[in-house]
Amino acid sequence: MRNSEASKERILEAAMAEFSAYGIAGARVDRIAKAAGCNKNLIYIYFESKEKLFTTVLEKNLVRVYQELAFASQDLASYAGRLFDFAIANPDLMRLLAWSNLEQAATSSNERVTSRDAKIAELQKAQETGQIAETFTPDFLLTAIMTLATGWTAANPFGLLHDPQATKHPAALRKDLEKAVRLLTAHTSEDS
Amino acid sequence: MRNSEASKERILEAAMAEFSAYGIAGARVDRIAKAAGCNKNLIYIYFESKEKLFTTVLEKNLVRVYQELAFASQDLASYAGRLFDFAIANPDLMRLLAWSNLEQAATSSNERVTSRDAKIAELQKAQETGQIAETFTPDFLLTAIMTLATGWTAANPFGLLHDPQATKHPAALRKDLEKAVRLLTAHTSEDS
DNA sequence: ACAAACTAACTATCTGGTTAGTTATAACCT
DNA sequence: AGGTTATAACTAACCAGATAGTTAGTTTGT
Repeated sequence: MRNSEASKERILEAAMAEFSAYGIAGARVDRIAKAAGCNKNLIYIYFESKEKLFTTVLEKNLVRVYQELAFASQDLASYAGRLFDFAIANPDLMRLLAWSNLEQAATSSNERVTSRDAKIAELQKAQETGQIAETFTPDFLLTAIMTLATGWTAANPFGLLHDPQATKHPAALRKDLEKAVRLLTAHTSEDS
Repeated sequence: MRNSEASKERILEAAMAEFSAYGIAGARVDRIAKAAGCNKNLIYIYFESKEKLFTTVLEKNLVRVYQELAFASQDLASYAGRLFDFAIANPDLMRLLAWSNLEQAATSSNERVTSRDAKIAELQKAQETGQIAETFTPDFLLTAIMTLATGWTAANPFGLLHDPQATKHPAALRKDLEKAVRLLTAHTSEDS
């Protein structure tokens, strides 16, 4: 047989590039087919519609995040650092996330909500056991850490607000990021 | 005359709503015309093209940010708080910014770059005079503050990562945000 | 009468999705 | 081994609706 799995894979790769560059509305199925070196109809046979192809690409790549990045409430600085590295290493995925957020407002997959709830619970526990300070609510902490760690990607609403060269030498940024997270989670003299 | 200025205004308002909802590629000129209650051709007479209409809408609304939000390197916590309030009060503009960032990668207006450079310079000076700590580079501080302050808007790449109800009672978030900025800029015991 | 403000109808092109058909491969039969 | 067949993999050509942008003309105030 003329390998169908390989074809699917090529389509998914081409779709990733296309969607990350143009979003759902801006993506062109013809362009994806051409880049994948296959007939457009194959896309519809394998993935049903443009929108479903998008969510397939997103889910597939999002799995990697959950697998590669274990949340660690006892060492949030390291988690933030790893998330930062991942974001810098995968700008396409960050763009995909941003597109999804803007274009698929309604769709908030159960998986993501569950994952969020678990993180919040972990943070709460870490605060109760004194591993991290109670300076901030778990809710604030989570969003703060996530946005800080991904603030240097294309997903930043202010775009290239940051020095475009900054991400070429990410080591310094990462150090500062970890320092910042440590500050936000450290016990202070005012603590009871 | 049948007021042309008012028509332009109505078009700009309708365009704001349309672009913020669907982005450039997803926006429909017909829909904008209908919402503005005018003929589609008027849009092309007044604004030349869909893309130019978008940038016009963006620039017009961005001016408000620069006018209403004076950067204050000597009180960054307050600046962050005001930026947060503004972002919460103007979700459409935040979305517009996000779209612009994704869809117009190349276009980075001089105004924005200049404004950034000015802020960096101010931060540097504030550090030299000891107004804020030198714990972080001005570059890191600026991006950190901007992303933190806008992390609870639709512009967040992780979408409704945060509790959807959180932004309904923003006062608590704002307090935490200001506290966080104070932590990041405060002199610590380790300082020389 | 004149020009600015506005409109209805049109067009060329694009685009997601479909149809109808072809080619390669493996299993089966003799 | 050679021929037959079923089917999975793939393709070229097509279509209907949508869409940015245009044209040619009408209304309205002065």
